[in-house]
Amino acid sequence: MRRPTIHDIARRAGVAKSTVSFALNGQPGVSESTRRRILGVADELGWRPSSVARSLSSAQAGAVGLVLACETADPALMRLVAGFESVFGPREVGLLLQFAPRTELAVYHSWWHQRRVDGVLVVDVRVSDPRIALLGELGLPAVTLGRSALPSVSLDAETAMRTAVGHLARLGHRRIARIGRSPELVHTAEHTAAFLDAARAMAMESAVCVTAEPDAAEAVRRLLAARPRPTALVCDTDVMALGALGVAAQLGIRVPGELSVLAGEDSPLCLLPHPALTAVRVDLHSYGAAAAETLRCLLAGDRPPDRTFGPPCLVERGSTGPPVS
Amino acid sequence: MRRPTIHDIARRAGVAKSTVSFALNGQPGVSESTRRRILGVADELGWRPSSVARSLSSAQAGAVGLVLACETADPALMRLVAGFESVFGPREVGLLLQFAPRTELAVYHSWWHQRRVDGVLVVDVRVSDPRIALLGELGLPAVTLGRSALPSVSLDAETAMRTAVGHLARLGHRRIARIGRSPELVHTAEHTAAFLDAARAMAMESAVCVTAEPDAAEAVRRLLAARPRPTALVCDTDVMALGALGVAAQLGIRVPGELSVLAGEDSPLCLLPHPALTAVRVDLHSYGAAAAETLRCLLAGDRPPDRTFGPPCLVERGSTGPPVS
DNA sequence: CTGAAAGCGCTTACAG
DNA sequence: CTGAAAGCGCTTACAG
Repeated sequence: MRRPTIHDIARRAGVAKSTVSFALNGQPGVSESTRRRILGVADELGWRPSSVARSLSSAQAGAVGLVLACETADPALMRLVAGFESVFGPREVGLLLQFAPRTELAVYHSWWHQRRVDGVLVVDVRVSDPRIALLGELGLPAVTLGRSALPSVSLDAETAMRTAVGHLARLGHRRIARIGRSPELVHTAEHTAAFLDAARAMAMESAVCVTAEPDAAEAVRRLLAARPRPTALVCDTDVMALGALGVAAQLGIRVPGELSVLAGEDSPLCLLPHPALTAVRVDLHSYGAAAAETLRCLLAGDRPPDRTFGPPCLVERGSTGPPVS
Repeated sequence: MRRPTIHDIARRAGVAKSTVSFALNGQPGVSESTRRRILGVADELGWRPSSVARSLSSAQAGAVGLVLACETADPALMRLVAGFESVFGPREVGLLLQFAPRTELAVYHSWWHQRRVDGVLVVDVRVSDPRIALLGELGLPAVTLGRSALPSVSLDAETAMRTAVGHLARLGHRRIARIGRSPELVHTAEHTAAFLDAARAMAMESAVCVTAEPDAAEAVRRLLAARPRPTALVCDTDVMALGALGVAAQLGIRVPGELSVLAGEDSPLCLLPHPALTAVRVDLHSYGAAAAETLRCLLAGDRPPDRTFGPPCLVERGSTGPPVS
């Protein structure tokens, strides 16, 4: 099959290539009748623009990129990516994915030089993140998921943690803990602060935060070895919550009687265990879509305002309940 | 920052653009000394080829594509994708991802017309799969994960099921069951047949197969309501195994005493529950890499032989044990 | 071994 | 409203 070009259309319609281009792109300066004729021929020939030719002359890649740290086996990412795609896919903007072994900066450089993407989405923003500065220098449009110096969309940590801690307080918990991802992440920093604030506001007796890295199960085990031990555990991700359930089972600690467990995303994983996981729901698909939408604005030339996505809401299931003593 | 082009290099090195192009691409017909001089200038200027310009003249997109069904929230996919990327990323071949709402065919058409990708990887091959025929017609190079009329890399269902059933037989199980994905998938069909073969070979008293769709938990519940009920359950995916554990807990069925559960991929999820999941390990990252490698051959002009990936191996943990009666 | 030229399929000023 | 022409940054025959 040979792919038709605007040259074929022009010849067939008896006009110049430029006229075809104008007509196809909805530019003014073509009479309604010729436009219609051209569109008809294009349709008849099954013409579709060559993305590379268009990119070369318009200096637009027609694609956006996402660089992932190699280790990221996080199932949550898939839903985020699906969210990005729900915005760009229908617009025929390609989504380029690259896993980078501690060389994310090199990928951005490479993409910029190769003119591969028009912009990028940045996940897992760190408190001190060299990617932010580089993207600024390169002038590569970017939107970060999590607050940064670049345009961003972030989660409402305050509401999320107030919701979680409030739920536990109402159930009667007084000693609570939270397990989060790396403390270097902006996400973790914000949620930890919000968790401690909420715990203070609700006069918790104790509220401690630990990191799940490098070993979440070990962290939970340490947490549950404390005396008196916390009666509730707020988990950053659903996978961590699943792991906490496993550790509790291993130690013979009953959920929710002796330990309440709260999950952090509410993916389908929450429904798998028994008891099913209560979660503070963050719709990662929509969150991804919101970020993609922001990048789209940026690429269109607007300076989009920083947005807060949310608010999260509580989905009550079996893994939380009043503490029994 | 302005990006340097071969024109800049040519001027600076005092040669023609074509000479620069030849030198940069390692083509013969350039003296060693000029080549070195040109490479030096290119380096000095920080030149990188424009992927779109190169694509336009070479008629190569420099990218491969993957279309995913919209519903695919399967965490396993992320590792497969990482495997693809481990082959293409280092070669600066982009990986284009698109989620399609029951219109995967349209995406292939669109990509072909737009010359967006040089080839595609196809996952979740169905027994009767219209994508295979379309890709053939378009002449879009493709490799399928799972046997098809196109070049493919597939899993060793026989060994996997012999390993799983053999393990259970050795433990003393006589009534076993298997839960798999949609029966329309080649993967499911092959594994179901292999499971039944292995069960016959090991003289199992009963061996039944059910589908996890649309509701895996419900399917497991039905399976466990049978009298006499199976004493072991072989699960296609880790998520299903996690779900099976949850259902068992809900019904008060002890694992592994009253029910052994085998997982199907051995992702990190297997380590979360207690007891941890015994699994027939399939390294999805390597599987993805093998498929990507095959596509690379295909794009290089070879006709790669169909490959079987594997063999899978057993990773024994706590979720399987002798049946107690 | 090297250079001038055409071409990939579009877009976009610039003249008519 | 329409057309002829240059240009995007490369590759690749084709002459010297």
